[in-house]
Amino acid sequence: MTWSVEISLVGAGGEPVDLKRTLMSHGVGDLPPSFIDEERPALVTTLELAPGRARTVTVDAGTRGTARVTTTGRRPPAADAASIEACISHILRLDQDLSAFYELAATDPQLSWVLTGAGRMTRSATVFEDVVKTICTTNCAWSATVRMVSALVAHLGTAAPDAPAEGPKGRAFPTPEEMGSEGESFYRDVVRAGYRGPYLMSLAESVSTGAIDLEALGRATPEELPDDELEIILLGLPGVGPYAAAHIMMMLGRYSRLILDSWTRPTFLARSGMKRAKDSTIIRRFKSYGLYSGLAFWLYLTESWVED
DNA sequence: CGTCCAGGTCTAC
DNA sequence: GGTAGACCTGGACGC
Repeated sequence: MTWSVEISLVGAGGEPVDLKRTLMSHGVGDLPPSFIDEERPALVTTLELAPGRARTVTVDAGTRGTARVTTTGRRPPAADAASIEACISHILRLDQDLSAFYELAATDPQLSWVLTGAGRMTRSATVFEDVVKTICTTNCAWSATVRMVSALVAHLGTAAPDAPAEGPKGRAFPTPEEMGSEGESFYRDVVRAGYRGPYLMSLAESVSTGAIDLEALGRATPEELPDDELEIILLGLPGVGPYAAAHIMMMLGRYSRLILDSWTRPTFLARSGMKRAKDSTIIRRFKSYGLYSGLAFWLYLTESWVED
């Protein structure tokens, strides 16, 4: 028994949305509790709709330019169905208007390809989840990131009715309260987060007690909270430096910063054919994109992730 | 087996 | 304000 709903794949400015490009917009979209099937393409994720009540949903291509959201098992109550639809729209970032960015990209031969619907970066259900995941990408191989996030979800996440007994599948991302109630040994011995353990603990505690309101950062408009001020707040979070702040800002739809790290720097050189380039040189190349500089940079690097 | 380092950050100069 | 060194982990290397 399944229930499904179709969501129109149109951006807030009426621009097209390429579902495959969106699902494969960046690697963090494929960390538990989300799983990407590139071939189909499809996204499977588990959402906590209310405290203690989770549901696993699949998102794939629907009819006539829509995304189909499907969940198996008992038909969700109306409130849950609405919540599922809202969560997926949020994750796919359908509320964002990218038309201004597309106008800029249209004049750039190396980026004009994005106009068919690329550039929508998926985000997690909450800002907290994006921050935790980003901290787990710092100073380690991708395999370690997967291991740490998987452990958090597997051990703390609320299970959907169809969840396997073990592992990260079928479980929602843990809440700040769930993560905040764990101690040092959990982060050291179970998550094996190393020196990141205290960062994650401290972050979860601050968010669960209300000392920090990360979700408000996600809601704030650029007028209310300019990128410069947002960056300062993010840099104040434990374990968040320049790379992590830029990454989190991309997840928040703030594209003024370039993600400069050990993957993007060499990838830029390979793509541009340059032998070497200082960060300032790379920043200058994308300066004309203004508040969309970071998005332009990211798309320049990831064009080959999806074959047309 | 030791060294290096991966989608860096923090602290101490 | 800029820069060295330390830092958990674990997989990839060189010896």
